[in-house]
Amino acid sequence: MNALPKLSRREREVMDIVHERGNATAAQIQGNMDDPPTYSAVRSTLRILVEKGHLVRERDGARYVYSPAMPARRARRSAMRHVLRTFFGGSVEGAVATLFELRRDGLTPEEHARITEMIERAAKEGR
Amino acid sequence: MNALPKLSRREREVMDIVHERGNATAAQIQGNMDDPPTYSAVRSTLRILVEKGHLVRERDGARYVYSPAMPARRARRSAMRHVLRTFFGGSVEGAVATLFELRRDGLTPEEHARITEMIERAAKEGR
DNA sequence: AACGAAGTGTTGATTTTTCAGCATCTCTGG
DNA sequence: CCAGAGATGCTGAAAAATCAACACTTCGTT
Repeated sequence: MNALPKLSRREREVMDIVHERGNATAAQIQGNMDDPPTYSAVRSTLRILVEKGHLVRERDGARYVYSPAMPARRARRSAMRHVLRTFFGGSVEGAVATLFELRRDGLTPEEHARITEMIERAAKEGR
Repeated sequence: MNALPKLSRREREVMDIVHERGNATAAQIQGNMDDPPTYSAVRSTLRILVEKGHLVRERDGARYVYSPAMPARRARRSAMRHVLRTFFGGSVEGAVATLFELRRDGLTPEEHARITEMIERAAKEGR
């Protein structure tokens, strides 16, 4: 069905920035890049990403604002599924453990409550 | 400190395969690639990855077995941190929610128990 | 020991990516 | 209105990645 072309290095970097921000202008993207090339080069990459169907753009006055072509929810799931497979052998438990490790300050009571509730629900559905 | 060169498309594909399997020979990697090039081309990519310091290789009889240069735990954390930032705005809660969604069969009672315990501990440490 | 299968080292051509320059267009303020 | 700051479209050169070919080595088998 949807077989979008794979991303090159710079293209992936740009996509990550746009995903993180939700949307971005060429200048903002350049500002967030690692060892950024010229403005012109950034726009060139952007144009290719639109051609390939990974980004959509919308005029905003004189300029364009770029956003992911794929809905955020779908992109999140896809990215998470990938790391789950690649780095955790599909183990949800292992993935959750690592998520907690990353938060070395621990969870706030509110987070704790909400996550606990999610777990309960997941457990119920699992039976 | 450690500034390894960024990965190209094929290089990333190979790294993902090696991470998923833990280690792999050139032939195994080729077997898991999408639209794989010749065996020769695969080995070429492998050589570059070793040069760049992303993979290490070890002789096993007549051939080499490749594994990630970075310890698995560190690689897992790094990968998870990246998706957490990029796709979840740093929200552990959001990430956990998506993990559960991916498991549409729900959790086994054992998983439920272990994850609940992790949550409790994380909450305690967070006070 | 010698043959074949499987693997390796190396090299260079092809393709893709990356990048910058320049002419043109668009908004904004005086 | 019109000047200039900020964007854009387009193009082609430079750099990197991708790939395959070929000669050589290693291992197991007979």
